[in-house]
Amino acid sequence: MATLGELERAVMDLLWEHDEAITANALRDLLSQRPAGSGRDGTDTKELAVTTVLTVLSRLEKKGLVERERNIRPHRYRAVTSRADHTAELMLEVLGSAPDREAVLARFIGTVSDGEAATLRKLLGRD
Amino acid sequence: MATLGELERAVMDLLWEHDEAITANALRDLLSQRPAGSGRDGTDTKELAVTTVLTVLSRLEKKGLVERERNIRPHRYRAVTSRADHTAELMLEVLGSAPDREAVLARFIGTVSDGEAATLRKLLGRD
DNA sequence: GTTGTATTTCTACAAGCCGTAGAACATCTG
DNA sequence: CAGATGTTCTACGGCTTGTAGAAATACAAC
Repeated sequence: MATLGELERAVMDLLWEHDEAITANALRDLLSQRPAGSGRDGTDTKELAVTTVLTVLSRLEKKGLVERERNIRPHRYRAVTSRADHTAELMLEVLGSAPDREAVLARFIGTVSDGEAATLRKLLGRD
Repeated sequence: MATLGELERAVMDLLWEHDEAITANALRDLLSQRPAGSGRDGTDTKELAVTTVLTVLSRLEKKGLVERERNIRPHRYRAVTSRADHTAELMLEVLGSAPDREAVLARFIGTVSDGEAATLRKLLGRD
């Protein structure tokens, strides 16, 4: 229940960037304005069908990542949680109930940048 | 390139528990001795075919998670990295190149247990 | 070296997920 | 009510995973 497809992720990214709930049409437009593939040049506008976007949104809704306003006519969609929350949740899910959580955390910490390590220290408080 | 299936994960778990490289047959036996489904009772021994285990091992090898000794006849398989390393890597992958890494870390830290927070402080050094 | 047996690789298929979208249905606006 | 606009149903192709039989390969003993 964790991994998203490429398009699903693209949609979530857009929703996360938008505070206000937006329509499927608006999303389709935004999607067409971004480099879909990993290609270098940015002229790569795919122009998806609106139904495609709607399908993806429905699936994301079923997954609990998106909710929509059904009262107004062109439904408006928004992300349920912030990206930071979502990502943190995913990380916890990965860390999971491993019997060696501390070992994992050790490896993890060892890879974080210095600046971030400092941030972490601050967040943890010096006890 | 990150998520494993249920059987794949079961195999990896066994390999991670074993320091020594083991054969597909041994793995099949070990697999049959564990509660496959989430069912309550433990009498749930599925008894897989060896070819099934071999297929899974090949796929895991292709994914770079497993390597095998080909010189001896019943090939022996072992995990390439420790579970802790693997998990930490996954966590980093999830954290990824988010533009809000620090925010994510903040949420993450907020959810870790007190004991683990202490461990983290220790790991980070009190600078 | 020929035969038999253990092992590995090939090939295959069903189920599920994701990208993609047309067809059909529903809902406003006049 | 008719037309336009928006939403849901249905569908399909591709890819991954669980599952395993068939075919090829390697080794042991004669």
